[in-house]
Amino acid sequence: MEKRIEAIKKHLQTASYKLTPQREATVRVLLEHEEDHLSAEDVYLLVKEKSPEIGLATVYRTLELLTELKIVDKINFGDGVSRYDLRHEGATHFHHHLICTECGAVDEVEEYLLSDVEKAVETTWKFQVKDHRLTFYGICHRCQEDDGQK
Amino acid sequence: MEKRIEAIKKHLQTASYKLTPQREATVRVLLEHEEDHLSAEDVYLLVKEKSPEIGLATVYRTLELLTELKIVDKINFGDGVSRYDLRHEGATHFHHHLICTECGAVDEVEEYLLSDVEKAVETTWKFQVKDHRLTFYGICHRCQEDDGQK
DNA sequence: TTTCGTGCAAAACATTTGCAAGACA
DNA sequence: TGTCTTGCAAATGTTTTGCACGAAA
Repeated sequence: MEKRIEAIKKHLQTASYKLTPQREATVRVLLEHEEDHLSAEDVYLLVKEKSPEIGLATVYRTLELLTELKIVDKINFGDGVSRYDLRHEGATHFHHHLICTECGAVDEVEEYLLSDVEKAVETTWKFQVKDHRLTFYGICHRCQEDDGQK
Repeated sequence: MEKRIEAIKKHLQTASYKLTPQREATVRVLLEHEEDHLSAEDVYLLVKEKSPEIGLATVYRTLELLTELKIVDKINFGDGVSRYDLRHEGATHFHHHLICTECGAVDEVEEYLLSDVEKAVETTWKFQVKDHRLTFYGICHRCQEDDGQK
């Protein structure tokens, strides 16, 4: 964890930003909740537990900054809120999500699945792909098991 | 076009809703701008041109209704606005988007590209896929040509 | 000193809701 | 009549901004 904080600190400094205590607290919350797809409000409340003096606006500004630097990805699942996901280390592409329409669970899929599709897009539409987002909607394995028991 | 209006009318009636003049005006705007990914506000302004007495709330309510009935898809490109896309006739899956990060153009890709990926998700994660959304970010063929000329 | 970052409150936006009035079976 | 549907205005909820103060180089 400290290692990743260090890496992010360097990343910020390279872009001439400082890793202030508020920013560090925000990053720590993101690291501690990597799987959780937190909203800005969520992050704010969690940061407040350890640094009660922080303001919501600062959290927003920090998340915006981290998004700009591609340290986090800002995502949107269709409820009215933006969520923030730490980029997995070294990942060049955004990871994928499996959203269960029964229980609302959001699982992550890190595997790179789209190379063939990307090639098709590049040749057929002459579109030079830099990044992508892929989300599947359906029923997760847990709900399938639950349904079976009914 | 009248045919599609008729089909939508039947679809509404099956679910015991009426195709009121306001709803029809809204649907017509969506049909006339199928490629455009309009926001609620955009739709409102366009409907107003022909039916000035309509209210913004009605447009929102109509779009919500159409989304519920899967006549349109509510999508989100990360700016703070929801956009609404008519489902292509008979399409079982949402179509894909190519977003150009230079000029902001959003092109649509109707082809079904993901069957292999879907199979992988279903077997590996035991996730029963119902629908998906796929968006590519990159540089469109127009901007690539422009860049070449510089 | 000068720049950058912060907290707070106010503002800006998109979207939703309450409600009284209208349309229509 | 009774049920939907509408327009308006007000309310809501998220995100952004203005500004004066504080911290750090």
